[in-house]
Amino acid sequence: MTTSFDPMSPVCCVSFRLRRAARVVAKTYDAGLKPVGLRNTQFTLLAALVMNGPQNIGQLSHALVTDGTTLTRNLEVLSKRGLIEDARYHEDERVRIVKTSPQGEAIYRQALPLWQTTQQEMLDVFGRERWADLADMLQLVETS
Amino acid sequence: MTTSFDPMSPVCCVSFRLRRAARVVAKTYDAGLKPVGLRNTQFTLLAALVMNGPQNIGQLSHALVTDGTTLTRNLEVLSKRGLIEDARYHEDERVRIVKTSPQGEAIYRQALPLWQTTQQEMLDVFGRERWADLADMLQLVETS
DNA sequence: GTTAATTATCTGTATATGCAGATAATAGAC
DNA sequence: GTCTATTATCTGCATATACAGATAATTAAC
Repeated sequence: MTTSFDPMSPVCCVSFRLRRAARVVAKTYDAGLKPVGLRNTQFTLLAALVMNGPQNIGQLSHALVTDGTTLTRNLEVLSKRGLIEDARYHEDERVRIVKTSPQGEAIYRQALPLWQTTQQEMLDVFGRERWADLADMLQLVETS
Repeated sequence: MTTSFDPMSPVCCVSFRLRRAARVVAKTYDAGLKPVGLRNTQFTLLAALVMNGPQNIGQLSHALVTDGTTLTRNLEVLSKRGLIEDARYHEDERVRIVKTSPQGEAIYRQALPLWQTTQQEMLDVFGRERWADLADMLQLVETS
């Protein structure tokens, strides 16, 4: 039996396939980050703050393409663990600026090589060339 | 400034990119399915039951590559809405078999054209050829 | 300068997701 | 036949996700 590719079958739903791949791959990264107790989502958020400096919710939301309300709660998780903190300033009282704490930066330094190992392995197996192609297509599909 | 593609930067985390794309695309499908009040995840689950018939959690888990505990709760949502029901049988008392209810099939029939419209549009914009390629790569990355 | 429109964030609510560990039922070892 | 190992599912817990609507602060309109 040859299972032909029928793009109009729900099995080929673009959303389903993307979510499924994301689920599977996320577990690999979560496993790699386990020693520092970070999930891939948390690592991403921390990395965004470390690499781009203190930011407000809107900037993070734009950078990570994540709903602001989601960020409020995801940041709360990191905040409770003391990895980030507020950096208030007094130009616009509505704006909340968050930044990594010293502990947050320390954890990030520990997490980075763990993440690198997983990313490296992933790219080695999957292929760097292919990843460049896949990344391009993911970018494209986001705008379709 | 040319932003060169650095695959070892956290911005290029395979997990992050997949989740981001999945988030964005999911919203498109959710919008398309809004008239019947189904989310893309729920549509996928319902479709799996309609197309493959009554199944137990383990079979669904394998087919959708989703943790069994996740399915228990996702099925609960559909069950509360009366779209699926249990189809107990008495060979192995541990096994729970679920199937679509008449209402579930009715909703599915209403949802299918809505999903098809979104899928069609997605493929038209993104390109059918490219989707075949992307689907292949997503499959591959799941096994990397 | 007060009122209205806009903007940034948060809260309430609901779903999606999976790990650890519990429970119950079946199969295997002897 | 009993005891043990395995298997299928569920519960407790925690996080990820976003829509609708609330709140508070700023800006625009007049």
